[in-house]
Amino acid sequence: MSGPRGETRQRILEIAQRHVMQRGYHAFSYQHISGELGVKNAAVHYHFRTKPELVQAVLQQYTRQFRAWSANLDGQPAVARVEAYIQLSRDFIAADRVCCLGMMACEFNVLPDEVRHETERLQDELFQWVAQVLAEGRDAGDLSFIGEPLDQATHLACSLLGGQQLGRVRGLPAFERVATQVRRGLGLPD
Amino acid sequence: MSGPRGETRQRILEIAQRHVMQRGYHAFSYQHISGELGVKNAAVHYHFRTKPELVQAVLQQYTRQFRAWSANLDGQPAVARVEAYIQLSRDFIAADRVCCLGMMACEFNVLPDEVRHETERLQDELFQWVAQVLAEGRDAGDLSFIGEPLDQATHLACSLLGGQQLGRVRGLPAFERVATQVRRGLGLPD
DNA sequence: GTCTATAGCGGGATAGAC
DNA sequence: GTCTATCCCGCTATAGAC
Repeated sequence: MSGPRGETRQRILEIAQRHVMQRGYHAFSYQHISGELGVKNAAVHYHFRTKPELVQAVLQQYTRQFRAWSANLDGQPAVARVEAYIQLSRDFIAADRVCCLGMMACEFNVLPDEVRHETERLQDELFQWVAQVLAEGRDAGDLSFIGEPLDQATHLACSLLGGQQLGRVRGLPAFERVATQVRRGLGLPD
Repeated sequence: MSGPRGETRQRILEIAQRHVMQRGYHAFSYQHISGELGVKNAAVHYHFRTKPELVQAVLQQYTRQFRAWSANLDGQPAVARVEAYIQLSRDFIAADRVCCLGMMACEFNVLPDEVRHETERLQDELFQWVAQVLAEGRDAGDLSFIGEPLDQATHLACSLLGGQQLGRVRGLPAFERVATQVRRGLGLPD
């Protein structure tokens, strides 16, 4: 049953992350995880003593994934990076998920402190990245928009965040309305 | 202890609505309500037999409030109605709330059917209203934006929805970035 | 319409054997 | 590292007295 060192821990993190994105903090349980993993409750608690600790680790992993994802886009033109960012939301909707940031932001009032702090860090990092991309795109003449890059980045990120949630209620076509307007707002061709 | 007929029922609805907006479906309980109301658990169940039923009633009430709110703006110019709509998000953030639609959209996957259907209706009604306002504003020459009114309305609503949630994490100033960009996107002066 | 009392479940978490 | 067994809590919901 046991593979390489730390493998179970890793599988727990992956399952937990999916549940955080699909169900949110309060609507998933250790039972969900242990059930899928084919182990007992206590085994999960062995790897992550408490739920706040587990979700904190999920968010840290998510932040690392985001870094890897964005690093993969380094060197690509701003337009391509923006398109990739929009595509990410599409992928989440298709997988019945909401990005961790959106889910945690919504539940922010009822989250444990560790999780709140991790959420703040994630948000700052994500928004900085978007602002950076927008600034580069404008400097290169590939993107055009009104206002400061950070303002526009905040707007863009919130639109997609809201669009993902809308997409849960009314499906991908509803999200595409948002995506189209977002792209137009950056001077991208239809 | 008992006032006019239906008063307790009404107070339950108000408390429940606040908790839905502040905590979401899964993070509030009948105890929260009965505690604040100064009654016992069972008294709340007398008025609303099940939780899905209660939250469905909350959303129906919320939809009625929205209708009254928008009816109050009838006859006003589109610009004023847009500003009022933006102000609504500000008020929610200040009150530590997220609009019911945003909260339910986020939890959509883990909501009972009645609540899901009520959420869909609310969303359609809200978006139709925004689209109507934008169309009128453009026809009157007071608003300018790219694309169809419904597309732009969807974008606008999602931006504010996401902005509210961002506002929970990073406060009102962060939301104002979104509000500013939204207004610019409609051709409104800073 | 509200109470007491309680059923019954699922949740997070721990102790101690293996 | 996983198991069994268990604790204790909070939750939704109901029965029946007042």
